[in-house]
Amino acid sequence: MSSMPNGGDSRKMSKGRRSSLSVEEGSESLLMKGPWTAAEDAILTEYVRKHGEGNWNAVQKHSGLARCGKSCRLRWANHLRPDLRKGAFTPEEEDRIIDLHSRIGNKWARMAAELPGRTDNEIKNFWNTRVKRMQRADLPIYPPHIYLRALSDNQESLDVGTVKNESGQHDDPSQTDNFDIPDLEFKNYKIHQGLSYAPAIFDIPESNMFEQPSVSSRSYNAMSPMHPRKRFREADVLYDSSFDGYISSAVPLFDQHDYYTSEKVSDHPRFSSPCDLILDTGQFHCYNFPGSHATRNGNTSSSTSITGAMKSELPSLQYLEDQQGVWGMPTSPLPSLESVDTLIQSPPTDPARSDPLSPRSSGLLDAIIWESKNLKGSNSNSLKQTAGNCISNEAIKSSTLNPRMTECDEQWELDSPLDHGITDRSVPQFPPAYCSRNKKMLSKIDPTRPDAVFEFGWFGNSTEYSEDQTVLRDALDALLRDDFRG
DNA sequence: AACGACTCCAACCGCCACGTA
DNA sequence: TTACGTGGCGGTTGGAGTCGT
Repeated sequence: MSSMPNGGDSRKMSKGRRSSLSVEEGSESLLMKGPWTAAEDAILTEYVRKHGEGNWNAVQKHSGLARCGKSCRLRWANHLRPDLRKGAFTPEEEDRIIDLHSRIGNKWARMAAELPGRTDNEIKNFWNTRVKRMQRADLPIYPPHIYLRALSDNQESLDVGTVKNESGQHDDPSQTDNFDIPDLEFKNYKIHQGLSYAPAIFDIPESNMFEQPSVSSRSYNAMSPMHPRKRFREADVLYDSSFDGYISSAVPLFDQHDYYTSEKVSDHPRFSSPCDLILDTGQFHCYNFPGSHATRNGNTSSSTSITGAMKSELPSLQYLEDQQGVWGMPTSPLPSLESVDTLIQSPPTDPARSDPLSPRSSGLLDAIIWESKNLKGSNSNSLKQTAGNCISNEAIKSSTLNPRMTECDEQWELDSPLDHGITDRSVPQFPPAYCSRNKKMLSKIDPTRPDAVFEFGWFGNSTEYSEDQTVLRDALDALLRDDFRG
């Protein structure tokens, strides 16, 4: 494993978490805590051999092992299971983890199911280590081809989603169990696919929405070492098994494995600051982390504000409760934290803006409209038209998205200096109400996610989306080509 | 050699979903 | 319907090893 060039494996075999065992009062007897001993392992192994997995609380009773059921299960699952693969992750496994994380986020168990012999804990540790390392190096968490893929996926989802919507049928009626999508919502979805947040909507994989189990369930059946009783939480749907296909095609001349090691990345003279590559385009704010001084003064040494963002580590296709509607619809364009700070420091005076965070008052529309204006520098008339269209549409109203533009917001928009021209478009601006209502949410979103650019809602309104996305795609492609072929 | 920063990862914790009485 | 037990999951902690100064 690139993150453990040497020494790591030999070390982990002998040490425990605690230097000494602790004892805790249990309900019936003393329960041990801390590292497991070989004797305990033997007892547990023998117990499972005789009785099988499950009923972990009975282990203590029947075997005399002074461990709680949870601890037994964990020990078995992470260390004693015979089908475990020990040792470092292979480059292929690392690729897989990165790809999976870009798609499903911190679903470690799900990832483990895709990586036979690997445990969620291993994967989690690998990822956390990787994130730390990349943060420290001021590098993006995901390699460029992941961003490109996210871009590509969004475009494909948009196209496919349109076709599917028009058909209005699920491929397989039996697959609607988990995602029973009402026709009404379906229509709303179609109606608004052309709005500025369409990319974010389509960020939800169509396979997730319409043919969710068809691929993933087969995949799990075939590959998953997961215990039969192991269940996935709802909406934890792995929607795409196309990993093998895209990775080699997105950035064909880029050594993806090399990228994953910070050492090698650091050695790459032209990839030392991915942020810089894109920052100047005004389209893609930055790979950099919020709060990093790099975005402010070019000093890449600090990333003191990363923690909050990275803790969220939201999956690209899963959204905070307060930013999603009934479909898990992402409703949150993401401004840079700097811009949020700016706005927070100038809180709106309208009491209505102090609404608590709510899916029904996300203020997304405000942001979308504002953002659209910001991006295109369009005049206020077109914006007001967009706002009017959105607000008047019953479909929007009927969805939980239901963005509300307060009178104050509208006024603010009309009065906004942006109406008089924007000179610094590297810092997205958002309406006060949006920022006020979504302060918490904004602080949680992880802009380092490859498709955060879509959650941002970088693209303008319906007619602008395709054009802007093409521009961004071309720009990214050109930049990457220059950088990694050059 | 001493020290601190960093890395790795086993284990714990709290929350949640599900099954069942 | 409710309460409870169980197991699964993701986040976090902190000990031990490694590395650099």
